[in-house]
Amino acid sequence: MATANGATPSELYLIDGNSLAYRAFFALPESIATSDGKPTNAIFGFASMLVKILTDHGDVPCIVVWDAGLSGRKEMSQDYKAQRSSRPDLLKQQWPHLAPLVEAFGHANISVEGYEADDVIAALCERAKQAGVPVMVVTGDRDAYQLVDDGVRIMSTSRGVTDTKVYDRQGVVDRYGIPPELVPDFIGLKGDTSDNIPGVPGIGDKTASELLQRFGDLEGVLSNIDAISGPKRKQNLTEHADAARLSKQLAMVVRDVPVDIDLQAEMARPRDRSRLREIFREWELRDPLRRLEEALEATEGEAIPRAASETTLRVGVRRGGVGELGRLQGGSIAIAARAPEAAEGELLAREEKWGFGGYGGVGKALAGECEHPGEVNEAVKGRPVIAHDAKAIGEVPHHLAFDTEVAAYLLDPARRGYPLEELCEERGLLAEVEHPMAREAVLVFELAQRQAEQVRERGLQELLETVELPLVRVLHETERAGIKLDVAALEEVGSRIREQAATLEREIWELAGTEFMIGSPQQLGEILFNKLGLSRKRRGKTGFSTDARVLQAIRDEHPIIPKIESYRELSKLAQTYLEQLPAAIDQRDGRLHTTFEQTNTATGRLSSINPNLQNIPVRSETGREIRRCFVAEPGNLLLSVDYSQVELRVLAHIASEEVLRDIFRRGEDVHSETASAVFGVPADELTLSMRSKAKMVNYGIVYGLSAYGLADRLRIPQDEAQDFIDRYLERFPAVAQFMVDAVTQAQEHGYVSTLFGRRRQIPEIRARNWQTRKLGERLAVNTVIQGSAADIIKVAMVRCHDALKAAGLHTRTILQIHDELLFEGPAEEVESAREIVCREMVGAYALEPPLEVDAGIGPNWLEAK
DNA sequence: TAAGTTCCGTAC
DNA sequence: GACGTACGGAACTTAA
Repeated sequence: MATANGATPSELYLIDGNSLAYRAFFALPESIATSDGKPTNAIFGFASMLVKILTDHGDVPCIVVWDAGLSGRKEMSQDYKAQRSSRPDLLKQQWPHLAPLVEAFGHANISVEGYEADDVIAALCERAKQAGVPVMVVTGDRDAYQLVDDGVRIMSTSRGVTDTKVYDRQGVVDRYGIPPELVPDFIGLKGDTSDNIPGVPGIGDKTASELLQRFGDLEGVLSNIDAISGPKRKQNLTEHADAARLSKQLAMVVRDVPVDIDLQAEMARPRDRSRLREIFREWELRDPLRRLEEALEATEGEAIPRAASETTLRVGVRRGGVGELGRLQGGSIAIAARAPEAAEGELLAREEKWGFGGYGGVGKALAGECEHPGEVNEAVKGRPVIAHDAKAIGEVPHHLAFDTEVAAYLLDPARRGYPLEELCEERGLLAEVEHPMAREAVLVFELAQRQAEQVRERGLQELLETVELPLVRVLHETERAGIKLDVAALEEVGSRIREQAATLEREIWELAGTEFMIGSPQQLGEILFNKLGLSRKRRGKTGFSTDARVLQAIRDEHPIIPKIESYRELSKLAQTYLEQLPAAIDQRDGRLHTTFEQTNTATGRLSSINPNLQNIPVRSETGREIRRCFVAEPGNLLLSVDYSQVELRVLAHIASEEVLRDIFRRGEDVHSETASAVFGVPADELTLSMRSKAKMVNYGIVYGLSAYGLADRLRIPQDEAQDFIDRYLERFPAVAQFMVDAVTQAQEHGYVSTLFGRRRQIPEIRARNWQTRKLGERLAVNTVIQGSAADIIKVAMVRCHDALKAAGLHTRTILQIHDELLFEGPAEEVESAREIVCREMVGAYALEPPLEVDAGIGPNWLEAK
């Protein structure tokens, strides 16, 4: 794993093995067992915890410490841990398997003869402190809280096993009202049932903490019994004073344990991934195994190494009106705004106000409330603004200078999400700011400073400032514009389709001789392959596949198949589009408003949700009926402009493949020319099938071709597919070189870059698993091409937006579908708009071969295309 | 019951 | 397992 800088050691995890094993055993039901009945609840819980550490904290060094005696405590008390001496049989059976598990993880197993784990951990904490290594102690035992110190934190299992809380010094004080040093005194008073430490009857958490705060420590309490209220409590304290002292002794860790280990060596043990998988499989830990695999993937090539140290931001807060935002000290202002909570149902509670926070990096932060987010932007007009997900605030600031969500995306686009808290936590950023919105503004400000540096280091600044940030506003306006749906027309299509589907359903049931859910792959598979005995093609995890390609292959075997194919298509369209789209219409303007996700795809593309308007059908005849229902308002027209073969042009450009470039320059049909080149046939002798095969090869190249995948799609033997690929690469040798280069870059740097410098980390390329590595190679190739094409259209979107505005036109962008932009505007200006848009899209980047676009105009999306 | 997984299909 | 990027519906499975 990469580390921030070699000098700062990462946190050392010290795990109390006994505590964790017991905790797991008792917290989890005995029903957790292998299929042949061996109990695994302790193993399950133990493994889950180790996986959780890997998932949440990455590849940190761990040492698991085990009891090997009682550190002389039995001499003090016969009862101490008495209940634990008889380890339950079911736990005993699992015990021997824990240490090997730890070992496979690459963690050390440590014990010191005669001593309890707690004490060994205390000694190791001392050692780590001296070495300047921060420590996280993982345990369920409460007496370990006394170990907390600067540089030592406790991860405490609470309800379950993997349900944990982390305590630092302040955390202990907050939780128990006493500092870590007083934990033994605290337990002395209160007792600890799990270790059979008696304490003083009638004294629990509350009283113990209160007394210690008043009198300093246990002796202070015992010598001031007279000053304590309540006769019963006085009596108990007097009678159990010695028990309390003994309890304190029992609870106090022994810090001078002779620990003779090489800490550095124990921290750097190798993980045995295959052994690990073997163990997880042996004990049938299915779910933990899945999480393990995910964690193992994620720990390789991590983009932002976790911070080794923490920074606590303490900033004062001033309450004030929104107008004061603009007068905050500093240059840029970080803002945060929260919409009023939606009340029951859909209507917003009208009396609720928006909360806002602001911070300029110096002085106090500002917090207050306002009626509308627009007021926040108005107040900071003229100042550079920093926000986290500015598009979601409601209005985009006039001068958006930085967006921490977008920046985080550029730094690591392959992540699942970018919650502010998580991003800050990774960098060790904590904030003690009393108002939640002010706190958010402070975090945003400080996070932005740190991200900005990395953005510059990685050469992402221009991409951020000239593409992604201007795009925020464009997307916001595009979303707000929305698109009109002809509901009446859609209803008509819908009722026709539903009717057809119902008829097909009856016929299918008739042919099958039984009624079943055609939409269920399981039930359908049962009918087709068992009842009707049709050919089984591919099989998946749960059964034989019934997907469209399988059905097509067995189409002639039974008259039921074509009907199922039609039914599938119709029901898909009905439920995904015909039912969902009308329901998504905004009642205020009668239009569909999608949300474009700008930080969601690993390659740099946008995605579209609620509803997804980037997968509206177009290929099938019925699908086109649906597309026809996307219309322009009366008096307006739709303008659709899409890039022609943008990805293959990008390939030709990046690979400097002259043969391919030439095909485009000459304006030839790229698939036909490819077919001609690969099959060695003159253009006039080409068959349609040859062209379509070449087309698949072309797409295959873009997607990171493999012989297997191509064979699958072309339905030819794998060696024939390999022949195709070989011939293709012979004819386009620069493409072959490009693929090698992309893979090499990924291997050497851990990431690939697009035309505009966008980066994607590819940890898969360094995986031990061959298949994963191969996937990494395909990702490397595909990301460069798909990502560069995404860069280009993003630039085009900003240019079109600006140019249309500059020309004073009313035509607006209403959709982006990866290589297509859809606009709507007054019919009388559509020709000017087309000219502008075509010019701006072609001019977005000086590609060689040049970019080309196709434009269409019409009253609906189908006719505009 | 709720949440997660799998299968499938739509787009580029 | 099996050529990339997405979103989402339905059926089905699992669950500390």
